[in-house]
Amino acid sequence: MSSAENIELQEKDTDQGENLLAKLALEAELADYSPVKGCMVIRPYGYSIWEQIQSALDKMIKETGHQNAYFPLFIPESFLQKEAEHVEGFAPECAVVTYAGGKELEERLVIRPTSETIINHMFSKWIKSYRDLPVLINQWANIVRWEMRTRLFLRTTEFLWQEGHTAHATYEEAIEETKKMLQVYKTLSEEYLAIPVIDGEKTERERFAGAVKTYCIEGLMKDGKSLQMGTSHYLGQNFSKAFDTKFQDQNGQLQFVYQTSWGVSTRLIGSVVMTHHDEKGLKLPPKIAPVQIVIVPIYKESTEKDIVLKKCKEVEDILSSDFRIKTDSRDQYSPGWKFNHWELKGVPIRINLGPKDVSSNVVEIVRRDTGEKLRNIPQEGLRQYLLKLSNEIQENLFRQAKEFLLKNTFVINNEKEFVKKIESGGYLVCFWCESSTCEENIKLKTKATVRCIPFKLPVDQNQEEGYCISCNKKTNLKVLFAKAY
RNA sequence: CGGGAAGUAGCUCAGCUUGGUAGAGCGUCCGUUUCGGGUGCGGAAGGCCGCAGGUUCAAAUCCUGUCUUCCCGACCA
Repeated sequence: MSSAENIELQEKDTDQGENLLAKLALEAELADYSPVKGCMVIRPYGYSIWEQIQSALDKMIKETGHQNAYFPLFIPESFLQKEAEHVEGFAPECAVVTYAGGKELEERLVIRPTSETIINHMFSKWIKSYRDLPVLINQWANIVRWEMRTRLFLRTTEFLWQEGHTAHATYEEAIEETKKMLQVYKTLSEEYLAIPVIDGEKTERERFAGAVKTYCIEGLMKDGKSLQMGTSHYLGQNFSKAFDTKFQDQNGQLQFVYQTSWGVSTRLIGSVVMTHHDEKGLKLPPKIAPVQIVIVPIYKESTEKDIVLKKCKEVEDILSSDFRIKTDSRDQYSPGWKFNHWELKGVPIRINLGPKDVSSNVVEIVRRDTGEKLRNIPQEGLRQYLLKLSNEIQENLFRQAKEFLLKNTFVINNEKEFVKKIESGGYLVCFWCESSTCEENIKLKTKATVRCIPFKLPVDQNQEEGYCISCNKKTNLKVLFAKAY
């Protein structure tokens, strides 16, 4: 990290929103490009964010009764072809291994673009009776989708994710599971990532290939585009029929299981960057920040240095059981340089500690979210003070993002207004007649698509009935349009 | 996958039109000075000019291919 780079970032920031995610991710050392198209290396700082997200979500997944397992990377090509819509949806973006062990393979192996097929294959072996149900499984894995156009974190060729796969005896139970896990994702996003989301159902056009229903959470990024942050699919019996995943019910009848699948990916890291940043760099929510507090020692001569560093160590020791904390005692950088460095990296709280503070038993605290300097904070009770402050920062980031979401959500009643408004981004609440043709027409004109049919509208729109934004047909369906990633 | 732009020192870029010993600023290293918002000064190191071919006495420079990145489009979640 150099000053030249950083100044560069700030200059380009103003006029080049489009490129911001890549710039921030590279500058803050979250990731780097690999030699292979569309692939990225997740660097330690970025991976640590992923680990924070993982550990929070993994806990929630287990609390809702699921167990982790691991299924193989390679899937026999024939498996993909068993479910008609699934093949059609995924075939073009599959990477296939045709040659291994020095010869052409008898059966080609697909590198998983998702694991429904292989998991169903195994479920068929394991599920015999209603007593075996439900099966509630999750796996943390990498997957590969050969995308034409890639983008750091948001759409990479290979990415890390979690995919839950469950099998149930009834429709009701499977639907409940689908919705429950979507709710888990909403909680993860809002309480940990500090990103408000709209939860709802996908239209037919946007649905997962092979699903009966797809539910999603959508977040509004700072550039006004919507990002799908998680999906939860009700698969019905599509896969169980294709893979013959059957169980014997209480009455001795053979039935196909009802299934769900749900996932979030390293895309979430992208969503955090695209939601929480300013001209200085990232603003990481404390709950997922790899470093929550950084201490910057300030000193002149070596006698001062000893005293100050000793105090830093003392403060760090007091706080280390409650915070991920780090003292930046590197001698080759000035305090000013370190201030900028850690701001770029998005560390939520910084403690400046110099000789003046040592002598009067105080510290200076700087909030990353507001930039506010809190001077002369007594060392006594610092732990409590920072716990409170940390929560406040977490909440404030969410509040700001929520305000942004609401400020950029508009109720729109006619197409002319729609076309004009969508230019500047944001969500448009509109009536829609549910025809794919109208959805397509809007997309051709504006690039915007139906992000979801929200469970609950983010803004008030009390009109029960209205007219389709595209064809003017009378309808009572209200949806959320936006340009999306 | 189609159209456009780019790839030269760790970073940002100049040099290419008109072929002839590889450049700058920042960073890095050494010394010194400084340290509460990217210190100042002096010195030094650092480059298969993305990769592979071709043309030429000679290629960063011209030609062909290829890889990667960015933008626009198509595709996709």
